[in-house]
Amino acid sequence: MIQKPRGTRDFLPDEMERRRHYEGILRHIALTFGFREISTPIFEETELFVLRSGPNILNELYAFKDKGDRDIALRPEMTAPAVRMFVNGMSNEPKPVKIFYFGQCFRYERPQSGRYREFYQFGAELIGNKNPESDAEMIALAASMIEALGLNDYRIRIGHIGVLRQKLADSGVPKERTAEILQKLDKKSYDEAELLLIDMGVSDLARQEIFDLTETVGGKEVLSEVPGEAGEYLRSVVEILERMGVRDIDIDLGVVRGLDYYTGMVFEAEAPVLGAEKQICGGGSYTLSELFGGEQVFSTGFAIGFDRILLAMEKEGIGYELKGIDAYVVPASDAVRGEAYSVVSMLRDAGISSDIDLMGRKMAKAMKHASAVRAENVVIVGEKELSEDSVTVRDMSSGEQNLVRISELVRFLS
RNA sequence: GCCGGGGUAGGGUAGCUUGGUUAUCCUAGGGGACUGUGGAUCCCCUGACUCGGGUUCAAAUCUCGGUCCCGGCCCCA
Repeated sequence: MIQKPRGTRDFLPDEMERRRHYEGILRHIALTFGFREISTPIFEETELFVLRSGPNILNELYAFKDKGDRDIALRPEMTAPAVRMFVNGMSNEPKPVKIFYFGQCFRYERPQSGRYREFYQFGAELIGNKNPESDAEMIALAASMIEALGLNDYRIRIGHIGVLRQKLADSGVPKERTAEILQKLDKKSYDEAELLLIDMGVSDLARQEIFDLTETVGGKEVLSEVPGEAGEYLRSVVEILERMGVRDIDIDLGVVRGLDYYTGMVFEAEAPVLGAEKQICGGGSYTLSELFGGEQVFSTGFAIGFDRILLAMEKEGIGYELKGIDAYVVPASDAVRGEAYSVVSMLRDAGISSDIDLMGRKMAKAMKHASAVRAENVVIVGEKELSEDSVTVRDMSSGEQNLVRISELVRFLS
């Protein structure tokens, strides 16, 4: 027996139906925000991802040489492909460019709860603008999506990477070593960060101020403690969000994204029910296009971990009711099978999802099967009814039956 | 990559400690009881010991290794 590769999943019809349903909700919300869907290749030149995330990600990429000796990698995320696409073919579109995507990504990691080697991301990018308005728009989109899915317990935290970067620079941390420090702070490894800072000759006072900054957490009121333009900026973001009806946003300057290209506001959402892998959304403002050969363009984007958010919903007990087909056509005897095929064909032509017994079952078994496939109605085609150009329609939830003229059947079932 | 727990029909399970006849039960699937009416009942059928090596007269059971799953660490763009 061949097994599926480690860290991958098959989605059986019931699960797939549920996933499509929620996918549809996310698409719908993005469209209502004026975003348009894109699709990019599942694989890209490996270089694209190395440029974005640094050489270390090679360890976690599905990367290989193709038959033309090209270095290729399965995409581990979709921001870089989206920005590449923007640089290649969308740079003259009206600004801001608002795009979203949904698709699978691949990372060679050890699978665990909420982490797979093939997983699905839903993301959006707003390209070509940098101000609180754009950042608020993206946070509002993310919040609306999570809300629309029905997840109850989640938190959105907003930070600002510029504050820390500025503070580190002012404290004498060399520019090329800020990433190193930020990574430690991101991981909350304060002891290690402290050692590094001491090593760089950062004073006791400055170190304390740095740690105080990362621990600036709370509501809008804590923004008064945030120095410089960043505090003002975040205040604007929060005020716009309030106008957009997005509340319950936490300020947390400890939200640090490890990568260099984030320039200002950063945000994350997490669902506590998930345990170790609880982050369901992450994003911020960035510039990437210049890395891919374009001009520098400011953008804000985020990605939602689709699998994780579905897992969180499941853990919250949010059920999804499976749909069935509209009608199941049952011939009452073999003599009228031909007429039954005509009836099912008529229903299908009219867009009514319908099925018919293909196994030569007797009526009772066919009824049972109709029930098993969650048919809403059974259309019984029998000699008695046909003599009146009619069929019997049985409502499977109520058991109620009606004699319906074949010419009226489509209307009756619509 | 590291630590720990697991793997018995499609799904859920009993058996494993203490090796021994035809591997238990529920459910699902197919057929029948039931010749024009589902979700009830009864009967029949299909279907499993994760893979490989070792110990043994004999392995689902003991043992070693692989593999996959689960929880956590590392990582997390």
